[in-house]
Amino acid sequence: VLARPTMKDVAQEAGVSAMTVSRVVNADPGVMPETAVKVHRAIRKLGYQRDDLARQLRRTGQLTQTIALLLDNVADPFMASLASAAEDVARRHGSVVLIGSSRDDLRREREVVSAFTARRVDGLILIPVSGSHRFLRNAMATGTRVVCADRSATGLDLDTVVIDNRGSAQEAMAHLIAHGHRRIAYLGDRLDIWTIQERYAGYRAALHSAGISEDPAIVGHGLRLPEDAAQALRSMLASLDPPTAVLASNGIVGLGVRAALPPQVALVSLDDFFLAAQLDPAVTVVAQNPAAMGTTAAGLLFARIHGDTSPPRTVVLPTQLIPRGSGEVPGPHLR
Amino acid sequence: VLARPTMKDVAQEAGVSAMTVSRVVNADPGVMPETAVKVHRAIRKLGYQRDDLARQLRRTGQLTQTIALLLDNVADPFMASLASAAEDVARRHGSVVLIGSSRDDLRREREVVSAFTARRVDGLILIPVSGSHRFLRNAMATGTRVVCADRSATGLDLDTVVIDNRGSAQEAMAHLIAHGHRRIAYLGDRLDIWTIQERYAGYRAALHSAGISEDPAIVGHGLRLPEDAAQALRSMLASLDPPTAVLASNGIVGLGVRAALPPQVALVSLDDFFLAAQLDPAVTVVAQNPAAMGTTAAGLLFARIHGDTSPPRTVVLPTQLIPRGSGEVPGPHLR
DNA sequence: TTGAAAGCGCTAACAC
DNA sequence: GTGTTAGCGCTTTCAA
Repeated sequence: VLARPTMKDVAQEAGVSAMTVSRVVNADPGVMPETAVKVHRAIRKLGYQRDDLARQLRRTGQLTQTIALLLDNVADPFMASLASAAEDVARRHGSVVLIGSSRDDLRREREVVSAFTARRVDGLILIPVSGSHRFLRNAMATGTRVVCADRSATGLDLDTVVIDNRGSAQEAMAHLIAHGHRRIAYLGDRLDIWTIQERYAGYRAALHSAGISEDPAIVGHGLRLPEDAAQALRSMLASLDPPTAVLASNGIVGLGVRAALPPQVALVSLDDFFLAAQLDPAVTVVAQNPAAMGTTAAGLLFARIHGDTSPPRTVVLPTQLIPRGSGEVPGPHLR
Repeated sequence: VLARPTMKDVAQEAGVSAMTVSRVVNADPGVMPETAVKVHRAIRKLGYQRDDLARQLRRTGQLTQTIALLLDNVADPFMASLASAAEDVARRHGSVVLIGSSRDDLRREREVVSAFTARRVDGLILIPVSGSHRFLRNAMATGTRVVCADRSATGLDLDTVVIDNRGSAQEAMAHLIAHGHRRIAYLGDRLDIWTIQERYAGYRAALHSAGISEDPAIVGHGLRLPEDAAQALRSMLASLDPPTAVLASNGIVGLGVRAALPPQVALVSLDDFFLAAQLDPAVTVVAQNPAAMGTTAAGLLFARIHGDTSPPRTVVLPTQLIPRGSGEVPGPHLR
């Protein structure tokens, strides 16, 4: 393994100064064509490539052309779509992307953010885990822009891109109620996740505005796996007063519920998931658009990076109820 | 936005030299506890964070603790799992991960690789697109380690982690033949993708060794979407001599084939996909393990980074045939 | 135990 | 057009 050639090496090889090499490498005007040719020849001969680390160090106050993306979990298809869309935007802005997973752990999130800011990233797109994000203030004070996606961060007023989680739950509930259901179960993921809190709040609000009283017997929280959700549904169905419809807080839960779903029970799942349309019964969902979320978040971030100093905004992206069958099973109160 | 405080600022605030601050920041031994306390106080007061760019510049020949991951497409669930596993390994080695998508475009791949090596990444995990990868030689000569995953690169002898694509196709074919099929269609993705070439070769080899002659009428290539695959199957089924079984080159094709699959026709799909087990009929697949591939590739990479100079290896990961119903439909030749 | 000087590879600012 | 000088923020080396 040889040492990386430097501008000095190229300069010597080409018989010019390092400054001239710099000009050629950066395509600055005002270099004689013949000189440029000599330099290019030397560059090719030595296999020279500019060291962007050194460049970024010298050009203080300028951008490093690097943004960071801190997701819950890179392997999650929703997050992966978001990341892919954000990467496309970054590429269009000539930036590369550092990626990391917080795995829903605030300490890990903090550590990874720290590793990113130590490298002077221009900006950060964050799917914040629950807990205070005050620790971002230092980074932001010295110029790192931060945009939250999917969830909002507590303890800090930040640009945020979300969907109307509460409203989408209410829309799903209105759909079930319109199809004649009044005894509607809620099955959901961990309630410490912000989006889940909002969705559960939407469930309750919908019950309230329909004059239906809440029954804890048909509410289940903390379901992390499809099997958990299936089991929770089965025990509710075995009770004396079983639900006639189910609202699932997200795709994982919806999937589990579907596996244990009798044909006469209706289901609407929040979040779309791969193949939901191909299952039998096909699952009615309130879908969101992860790619749009990534594009929007990255757009906001680069606007900030390029000098936008307006007050922090929250962008709420639309969702779409997609009737596919499972949500249209008629209930006992269908008029 | 304030300027980022430097070691000098901290030194002045604490009344010591920059060198002492450096020692404290890096937890070097041989600093008086009281001095360290003073420095820590100043660090907290100013919100100082070490600039790793400057650090990496000074410590030439040392690692930048950054690796890069260049995938086909970050949004692809297979790639996302691989990336997530690789990121976990990187994290355990104290490294951060730069990520990029090549979108099956050699020029884009080259550009992104270049942006990565300009930042002096220690290593690169690459899902190579088709075409020559000679351009990596420069980077490798100056110390950037490269490991290929999923596909092998042409024009360069590199560490590679793959599955036995040809063998897995042969295993799938043997399964169909054992269930009494002899007229077996092949439906596949673009043949310029290395894994697809291998799988198709496995299809042909299996036919050959079973003494079955190939029929171009029941072979389809270039299917990129489930709908394409469904359409291709439909026209084959409408012919005078339709297939009794189908081998699908990958999950996307398998999914499309399944949607158009009559109950008496068998299907084995290469690659597992989300919910393949929940469909009706459930899809028999030859599954691979993307997380294992990511872990293995990252393991190889860090071994190289930490000085392994043995000749390049190719690691072949095992696959698993999972019978789920669609592949066990009996054919006309069942004894 | 602490500090001063030098330099990593590059570019801003100025001189020629 | 091209070169010289200085310095980005840090760490290596050596001296005190």
